Amino acid sequence: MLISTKGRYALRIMIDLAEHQTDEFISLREIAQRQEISEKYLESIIRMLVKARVVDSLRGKGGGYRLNKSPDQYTVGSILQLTEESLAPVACLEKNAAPCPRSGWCRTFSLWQGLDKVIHDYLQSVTIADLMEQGVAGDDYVI
Amino acid sequence: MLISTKGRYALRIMIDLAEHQTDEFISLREIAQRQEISEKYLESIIRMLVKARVVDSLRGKGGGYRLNKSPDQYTVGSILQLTEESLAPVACLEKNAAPCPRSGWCRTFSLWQGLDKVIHDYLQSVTIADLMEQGVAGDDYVI
DNA sequence: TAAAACCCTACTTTCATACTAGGAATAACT
DNA sequence: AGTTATTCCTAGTATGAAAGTAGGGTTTTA
Repeated sequence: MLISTKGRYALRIMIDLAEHQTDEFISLREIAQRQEISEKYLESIIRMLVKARVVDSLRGKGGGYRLNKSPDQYTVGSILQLTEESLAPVACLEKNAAPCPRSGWCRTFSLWQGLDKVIHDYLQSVTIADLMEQGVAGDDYVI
Repeated sequence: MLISTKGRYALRIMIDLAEHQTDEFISLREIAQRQEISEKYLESIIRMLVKARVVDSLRGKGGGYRLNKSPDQYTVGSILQLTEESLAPVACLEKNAAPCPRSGWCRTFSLWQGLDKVIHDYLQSVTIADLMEQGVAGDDYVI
């Protein structure tokens, strides 16, 4: 499985924030209830989003989260990179991959590089704003 | 990780068979030694290839395996499909996936469908013959 | 008779995933 | 100042899949 629940939930958080955007901050409890996901689990996920400054947060009463850019400024790929350990399709393409002794005569390395590229390019081509328009009744599910 | 060792090893078997093709059958021991992979593990993998009739096998002395089509007739995708449990990037796209209660209003379903498609299209666009030309010294790793 | 594919069961080790639990710090409101 | 609602932080648990390893036995063919 290339995309874990963390990544998928992170996207749902972003979409939820985008769809319920006002001047106010939105509490995690609210998001968790709407999305029907454990608040505690979401907490660990949204923290990554805060840390990377893709959402703003405010502590204390009346606190919560909110986007700091418009939804079309966030690509899906940029969000998934924050939560996924790695989006690499094979181990040898991971960030801290041990140098493969077979590189140099490996017949499949460029295959995986190419696969990695089409995946990244696709994920970078879709924004949160694109996702907001999806999934309503009668929709044809075409991007 | 989208692609497991099973899938990667299956490709290496196919490439090995393609590169050492004669009229004779090639024994598993030979492949395992060249590829430096456990014979026992390869056995379980190549059995899937035989079962799907992408390679021919012959038992007994002088037996082994050999391709039954030319290398450009095998796409990478067709091989990986045999060994990978699933190439779906998310659980809801797997073959026997439980029907998702969120489908219908899910904002991300078409995203995953699109991702699935670019992955499959890419893997179907590369053949074993393409891989044979890769990875030699001085190569630029460009497909 | 030897070498090979074929078939089966069971076990281990390691790792990531998917959470859960409990508390500390902070900010608004009364 | 106190209460409450919230984020922030650290730690732990449970499960399952991946990646093999081990060791047999059966069948086929030169």
